[in-house]
Amino acid sequence: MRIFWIKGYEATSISDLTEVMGVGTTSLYAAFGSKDELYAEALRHYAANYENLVWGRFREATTVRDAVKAYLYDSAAAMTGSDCDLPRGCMATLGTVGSDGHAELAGLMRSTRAGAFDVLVSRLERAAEEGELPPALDIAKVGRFLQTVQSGMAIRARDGAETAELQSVAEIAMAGWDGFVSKAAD
Amino acid sequence: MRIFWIKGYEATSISDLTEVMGVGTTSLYAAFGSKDELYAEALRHYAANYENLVWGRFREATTVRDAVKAYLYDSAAAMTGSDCDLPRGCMATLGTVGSDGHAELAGLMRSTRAGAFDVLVSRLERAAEEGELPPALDIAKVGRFLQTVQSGMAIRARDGAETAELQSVAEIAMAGWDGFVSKAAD
DNA sequence: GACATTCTGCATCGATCGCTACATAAATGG
DNA sequence: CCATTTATGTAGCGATCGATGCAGAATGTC
Repeated sequence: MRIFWIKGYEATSISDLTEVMGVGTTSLYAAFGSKDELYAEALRHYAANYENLVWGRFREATTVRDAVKAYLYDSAAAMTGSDCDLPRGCMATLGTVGSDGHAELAGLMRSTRAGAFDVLVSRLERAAEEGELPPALDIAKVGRFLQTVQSGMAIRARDGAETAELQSVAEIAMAGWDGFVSKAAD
Repeated sequence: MRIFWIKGYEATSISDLTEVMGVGTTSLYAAFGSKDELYAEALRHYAANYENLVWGRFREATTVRDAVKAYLYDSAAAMTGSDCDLPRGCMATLGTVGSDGHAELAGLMRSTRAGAFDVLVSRLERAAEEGELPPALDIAKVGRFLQTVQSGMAIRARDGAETAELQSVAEIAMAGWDGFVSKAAD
């Protein structure tokens, strides 16, 4: 999975995979069927295993602001491998799959990314219903903003950005949150 | 160039290029030497021709806030092809080149991205010197934040985001700018 | 018109791509 | 202990990759 994460779909060859997995091509194809399915499986494994790094504190947070802050700060940490020795960036965000003959894979990745947005939005909606956020606040806008900042973090992480830098980004993004929320409360 | 822009380096084959350029492989290699050099030329052409779409109003703006705002809003517009029928996203930001045997290309792209950051920072520094920004403001942090938001826009644009969505992102990012700047002014 | 030079279309190079047939090794069941 | 099934390593499939050699067309010069 890590090699897909690092090199991406197109740039990773079956030879790379068999070498790093320590199995022959026969076993690989018996287990997964095709390169596409293997990538899909790797993506699912990625989402299942590292989801908690980004969303753990988000879910446990009591206030929506703490949740959003945790989302941004923990994304900054996870993407720069400060938790453990993980590859840089986010596999779901950066893993660009040429949509030529791989429409199915491209759709899977798109829906994976969309899932993160949905999680954000449903938390924001809950906060709005509970009166924690002003009713006038445009939830979708805020959700897209957060998603966009996090996506940008992934690119910066791939370019070698350190945790501190991305956390500074999160800090300013939270200033944007505060400003936008308080403006909607007027 | 557009095909490199859309499909990326790895996913674009020489056949694709000759077909869309209407020339044979011989002419292509006589003119550019290799796929790497052709991509580098395409990237330079991209930077030279579309630089103005993003940085035009930025340069002409009188206040630093207007410049930053123009940078974000015009990026949002350019990346969603609202100016003309350009491909989605930013070629320099999204064009991921597998750094296996293409270290030179990867470096070129990295420095292209770094150039945008430098432009931002130098404008911010000028504003700080002229007293338009508080001396306590961490210029690099702000520059990284703006770069990160714009990079995130590129990913959202590739995923089909419309101009209005990205401009909403820019709006909240500007709230972040205002909040962070006014905090540093205390 | 004859010649030299540049350019281009076609065929093809070796390498590698994703993938599979086949033979052998390991495991399982009686 | 043998027969049958399952798993793996090897060799190689057709296709395509980036890149070239070569011969003929186009162009320029006198």
